[in-house]
Amino acid sequence: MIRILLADDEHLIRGAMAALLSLEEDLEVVAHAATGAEALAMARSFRPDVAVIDLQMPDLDGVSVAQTLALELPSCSTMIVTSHGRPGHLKRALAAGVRGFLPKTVSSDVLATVVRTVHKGGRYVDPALAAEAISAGDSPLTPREADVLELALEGAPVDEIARRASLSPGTVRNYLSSAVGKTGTSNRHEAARWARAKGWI
Amino acid sequence: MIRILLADDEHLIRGAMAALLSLEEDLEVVAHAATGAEALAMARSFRPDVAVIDLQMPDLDGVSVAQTLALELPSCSTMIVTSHGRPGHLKRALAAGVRGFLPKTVSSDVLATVVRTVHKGGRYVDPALAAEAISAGDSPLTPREADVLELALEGAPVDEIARRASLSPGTVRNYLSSAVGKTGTSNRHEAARWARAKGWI
DNA sequence: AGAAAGCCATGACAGATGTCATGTCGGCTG
DNA sequence: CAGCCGACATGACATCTGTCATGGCTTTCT
Repeated sequence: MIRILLADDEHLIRGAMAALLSLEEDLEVVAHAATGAEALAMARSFRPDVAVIDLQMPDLDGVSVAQTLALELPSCSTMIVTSHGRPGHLKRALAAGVRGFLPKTVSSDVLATVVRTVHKGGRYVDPALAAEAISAGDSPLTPREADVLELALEGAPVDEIARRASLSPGTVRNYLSSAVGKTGTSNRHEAARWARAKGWI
Repeated sequence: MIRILLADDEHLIRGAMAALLSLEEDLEVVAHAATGAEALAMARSFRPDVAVIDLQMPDLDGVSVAQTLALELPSCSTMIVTSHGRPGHLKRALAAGVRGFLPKTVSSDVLATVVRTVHKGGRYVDPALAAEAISAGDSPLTPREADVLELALEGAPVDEIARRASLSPGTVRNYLSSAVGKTGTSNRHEAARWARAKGWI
């Protein structure tokens, strides 16, 4: 019997996935969590065999949870399930020791299969996502450029970005300009949207 | 036996919700759809009692589907399930004849209950969402302002917005300016984000 | 040690943007 | 009918942005 921890902030989805997994003879959902912190707490007390974690959650994101889990509970294999599969996320997830990475668009029996695969020590990454990640390559952005772009994402004016990043406005404009150049976009907002689509910020 | 049509672009979620609903004695999922168009086609051939539809789908959104369904298949009650419950969406949905509106954060047994409620001719709107919708009030944006803001959402420069909206650049700037004023934000990008958060564009 | 690359900053300039005053036109309403 | 409002437009102005040149400072690799 494979013991599973389910973490997803959407209660309905979590319940539905639990129902789905429970239909399988050899799978058992032993713990639920609605946030990253809760997932960690649950994992510590229930010590599941496999953790199925949603990428986007209110507090910690799935990758951070996976990272901690890999250190604290090496016996537990982690897999990520997400609605928005971006190349950058996949890379970060694999670097964090995640064994499975699935978009929520996969058919429902794949989930059970992958749970078994990662439990046996295998890995599984959605082929479409893997292809995307490979073709997307690495982020061309320097860390600072990424920081600044992230702040620009909310539409803040340069001065505010400068304050929040503790930089001078001129420097911020330089970073934005260089990010715009690297992304081949025509203004910072497009650049920011582009970077988010790739999962780089 | 209540016959249900399930529409959600995320295969996994759809399967999971189907598993969940099938646990109930009196519910039966008779059709699946991954897109809005598919949902309509399925509804026409299977004539379900209740349609459970995700708000965001690749082609038509849930509200459009509900609208068509209400005209073509009055015997079928429609309910919307969504990850991002914005006040504006709720209003549009109710105007389209939707009988139930739930965020995916509700607990899983609520879903079955609401399916039964709308099937009996009742209505159910998530209380938290309803409160938000009431407090948010109506959109202060004129139709044109909303159009222009929608185009601004992608970070396009004024000239492009003007071309796409068949307006003069000056007029576009006026609309954006007035939208910024109405929303109490400090630039068009914040205004656009704000309008989207409210579900007004 | 020297080169390369990232990080931070300044200043200048053109072009884009936000704001305001002002005006036309058509539809709705009292 | 007169008045109001929304849609559309123009021109002018101040400010914000994007770009470029330039320079200093630190870290890393060779």
